[in-house]
Amino acid sequence: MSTPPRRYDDEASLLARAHRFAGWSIAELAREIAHPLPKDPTRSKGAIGHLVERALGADRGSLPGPDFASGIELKTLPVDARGKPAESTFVTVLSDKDLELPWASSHARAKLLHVLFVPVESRTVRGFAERRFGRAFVWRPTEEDELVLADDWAHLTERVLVHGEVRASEGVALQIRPKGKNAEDTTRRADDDGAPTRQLKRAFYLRASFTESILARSGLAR
DNA sequence: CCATGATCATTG
DNA sequence: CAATGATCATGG
Repeated sequence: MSTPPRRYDDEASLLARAHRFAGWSIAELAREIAHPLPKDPTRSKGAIGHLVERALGADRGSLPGPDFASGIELKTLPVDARGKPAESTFVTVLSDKDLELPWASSHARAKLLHVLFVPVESRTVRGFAERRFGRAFVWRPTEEDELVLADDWAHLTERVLVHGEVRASEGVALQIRPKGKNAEDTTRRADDDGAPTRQLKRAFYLRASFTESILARSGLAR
């Protein structure tokens, strides 16, 4: 058995690689690395994420954990014509285990400690292949970010524990929304009386308003 | 089934 | 027109 090659991709190296294609279009980057683009982008929602993963050398596939051995998580960030995030950012699927852990030891926090954001024009700006990349930047949560996230985490997980349900409107930076193939994509769970039941698969997302503040700060920093 | 990558499309 | 709730694709 051979061990898959593991490069140690540090922050500076990843930033340099990502900055190379700032200003490029999806089609240009895809051609550069000979990466096929989907014929129907609407049915290939993760296509840009996969393209950037390959361009930066992420090779962990769909294994759990950060994209790079260095612990850095890669996220594309769709931005509208005004430069503001057009969508929320997926963090991690909600599991029963999450409900027993504080923010500090959560899987979500582990993924958000060191993030490389790669901005890309959203579909509201121009056609799929012509959408251009922005300048990548790194985010590490500040102490204040962590306070907000920890507070949301405590609130949201308690809502799920006590009520079983939680609205997407709850949470300042984090929110819980569906995440699955469709409405039939459920997960096993114990109800209030401890009886087994099924529950729509859900996940944590970062609100666009939160990534907007992150984006604004990164702009001021350079 | 688990996880990864997200955006779509309807609603308010 | 932003936000919520729903959905799509791929790999192990």
